[in-house]
Amino acid sequence: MYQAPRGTQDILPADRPYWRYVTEEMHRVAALFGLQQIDTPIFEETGLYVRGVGEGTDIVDKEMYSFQDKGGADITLRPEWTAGVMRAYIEHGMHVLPQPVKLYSMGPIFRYERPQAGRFRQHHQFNVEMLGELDPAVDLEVMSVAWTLLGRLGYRGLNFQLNSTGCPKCRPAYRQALVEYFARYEDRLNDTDRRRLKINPLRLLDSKEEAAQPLLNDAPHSVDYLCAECASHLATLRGYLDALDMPHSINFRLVRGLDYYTKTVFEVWAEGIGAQAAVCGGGRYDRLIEELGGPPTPGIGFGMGIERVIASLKAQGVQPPPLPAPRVQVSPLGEAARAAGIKLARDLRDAGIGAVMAFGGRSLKSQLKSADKAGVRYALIIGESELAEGKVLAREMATSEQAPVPLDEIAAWLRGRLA
RNA sequence: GUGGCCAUAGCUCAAUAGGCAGAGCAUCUGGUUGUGGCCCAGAAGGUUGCGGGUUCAAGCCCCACUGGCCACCCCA
Repeated sequence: MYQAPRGTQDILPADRPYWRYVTEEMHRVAALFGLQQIDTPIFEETGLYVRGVGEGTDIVDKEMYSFQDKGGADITLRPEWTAGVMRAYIEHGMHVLPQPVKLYSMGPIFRYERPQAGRFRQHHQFNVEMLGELDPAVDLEVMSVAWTLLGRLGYRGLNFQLNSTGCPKCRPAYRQALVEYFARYEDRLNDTDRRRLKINPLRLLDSKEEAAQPLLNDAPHSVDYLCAECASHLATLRGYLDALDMPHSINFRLVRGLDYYTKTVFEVWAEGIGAQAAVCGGGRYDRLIEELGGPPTPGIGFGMGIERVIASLKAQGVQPPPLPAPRVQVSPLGEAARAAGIKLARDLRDAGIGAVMAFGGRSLKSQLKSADKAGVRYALIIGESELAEGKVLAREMATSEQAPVPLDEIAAWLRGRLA
């Protein structure tokens, strides 16, 4: 038996109402903020991600689906949206557009990881980027997209985890302070954390190692080491958040795993998806476009995991609206009636009325059962006598009332009643 | 990549101490002519995830693989 590859899943019709509900709201909210949709290829040159996401990150070092195509090109399945969108910004000269350029995307992301609740090898992300403007009001705008969206979907108790990772000017001093602090307690760290201390000391902050916990509270906070520009950027952003009553907690342990972040970083956490609680994460990346060969251009964005959003909505008991269903079932009795029924179904669809056929020459009883299960409002019965009179018997399922209606009037008759 | 738990019908789960693989739901059919929901009856549905091993005998014990869940790593 074949099974879906590890960490992938089929999105079945039963789950579709959630997907439709969530993705339609994403399009709607994007429109409210003047975001324009962009799609980039599902694979890119491997080098783009190595350069954009950064060597030494987990994504690049061990999570990319990379291969050589038949022409020998090094290709990687999209492990995140940002690098590809930046590539498109540069390639299409979007710096000549009015800034900031506000973009959103939706689609699958691939990472070779060990699956667990809320984490898959293929998942889908809603992604937002605002490029070309350093104003903290843009940070607020980006966070507001996530805020508005989650609020409209029915989330309760939303709260941002917020931090600033500084910039190339102030980060070295902070990094140095961290190293000095933890070096004093090196004998109390285990091997994993000792390795972090050498390679990426910021990582120590979200260590879950037992031994490190007592040390973390007194560790230096990045916000205390920010340069004047970064400090004022954060203060201004917080002022905006307060003014809009958007709750946020400074989480000095929030450090993101992608190299390109500067200044603002944030996450939104939600319940009901296990240990992988981040439903949305993002931040500012003011060096990235330049790093990828474009003009110096600031940017900020976030990714939101659609599977996690849905899992969390389910946990909160949010019910999506039902999908549009067919309104009538055509139920022919006998071979002659069947030909008329097929034609009737076609005419109804041409008139914009959703119609399903009862197949297989089943008994009327069986056909009404299936009409009941399909949830149609009317069963349109065509038997010998109806056929002879050029009529159809329209049975309203909910009331069991039925009336003969001339075939050439049925579309109009239904349209009046289904409105 | 590391560790723990797990895998029986489409779904949720049973199966004594190793001794003939079952139920509910869902599906299909019927309960007298062309009338659904409730009820009743019946049918269909399984190489017990896959492959080996132990045994007279394996769903049950052992090994490997695949997949799932949980935690780590990390992230959405």
